[in-house]
Amino acid sequence: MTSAAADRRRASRDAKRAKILAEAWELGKRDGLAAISLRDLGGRVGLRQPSLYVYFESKLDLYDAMFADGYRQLLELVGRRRRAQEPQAALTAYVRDIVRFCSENVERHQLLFQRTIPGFEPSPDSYRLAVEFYDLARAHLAAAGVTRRNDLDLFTAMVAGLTHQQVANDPGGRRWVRLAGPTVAMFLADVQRRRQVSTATARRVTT
Amino acid sequence: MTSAAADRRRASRDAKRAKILAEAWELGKRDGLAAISLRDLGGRVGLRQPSLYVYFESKLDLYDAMFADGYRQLLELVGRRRRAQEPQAALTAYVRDIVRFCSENVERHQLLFQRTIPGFEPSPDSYRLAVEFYDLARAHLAAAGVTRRNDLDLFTAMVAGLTHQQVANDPGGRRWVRLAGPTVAMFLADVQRRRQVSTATARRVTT
DNA sequence: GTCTATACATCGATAGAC
DNA sequence: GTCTATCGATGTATAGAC
Repeated sequence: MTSAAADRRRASRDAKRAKILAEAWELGKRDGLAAISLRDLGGRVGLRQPSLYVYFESKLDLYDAMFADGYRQLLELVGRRRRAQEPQAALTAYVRDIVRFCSENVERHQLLFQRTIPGFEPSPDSYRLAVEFYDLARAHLAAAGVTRRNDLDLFTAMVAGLTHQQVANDPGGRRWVRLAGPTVAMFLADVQRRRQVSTATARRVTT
Repeated sequence: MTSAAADRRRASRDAKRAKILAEAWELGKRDGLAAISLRDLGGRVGLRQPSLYVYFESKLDLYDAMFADGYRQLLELVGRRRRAQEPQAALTAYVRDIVRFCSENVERHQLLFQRTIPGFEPSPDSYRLAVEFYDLARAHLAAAGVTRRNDLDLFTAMVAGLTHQQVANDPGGRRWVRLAGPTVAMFLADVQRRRQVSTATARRVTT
């Protein structure tokens, strides 16, 4: 039932949607995400403001599409890595990629990781991409032997903190990007140390 | 020249300002900070919208007053601690206080630590309070023997990360609050370990 | 200090013509 | 799909009565 004409129509529509999203990110970087104006946005893609409603149901729907778009870019970035690395190196690269991505795309960071647009909540479809992203972290950690919930929580907090400080105090720079390696090393050493302590205790008990 | 009448007038004015600020926080918690409407706010304090301009020069000026108000509350909270503690315990209490404060006051967290209100920038006077707050962290760290910039950066990132995750994933809860102790312990152990390594190296070199 | 009234600009959103 | 026209809500600001 999908004729060639329908395919063309959909492709054209998707291309226009992509163009609108790209311009929306530009506007968000320039004026702040919450300050995006649909009239501005329309003007940038050669449309009047009401015509945008052909491509997005509402402004919140636009934010939702941007949310999904941002996570797709992030997943593409961290998924590009070779997998045949040792766990600590892979984990470090993962963290560095994220912090760098957020440093270079503060507007993406705001939408993806801060929840500051009044009324915006990602749709289930978009949220699935966010979950996929967190699952990647869990996989990296499992490969490094880290599986306890408190350790996962501590790790995600450290990644969130590095990105937050980078974005807030040195946007576009590398001041906290450079701390990815030392941070991961500190974290894995701590997990290791605690494992040895509990093993030693168990040994003492069973001996 | 400050007559008793002038004192009364100023006191009344300050009280009204405080009331407006309190209601503004309420509105921010309910609708999001950026969605505060001056007409709503006026209604909550028994005033029409234009009358608010008697107390604040503009909406951004209101945000600025909220920014200062939030930091004063935070400084009051972390300053309430007894000082005669050992450094690690003091540092842990400091971190726990901050994460808990943000967990219970997500709108304060948004204004104080995320910079997401388009066009808002704290005035020099208000910013001074933020600096005072960071200086407190520096003092706690110095007492624990931590003074290198990278270590300060790592520490602030961890505090920011714990608060961020707490606010984003368990607002009002304690899931990341409970990690304050283990986090500080991990951090100080890491600093200590690195100090020993460099000391050992220096000894090797000089021997 | 507080009010009413009003102006102006901006915004998201909708109706309906083409 | 794209447009014009329009709506209601918003923030900003001012004038002027009480």
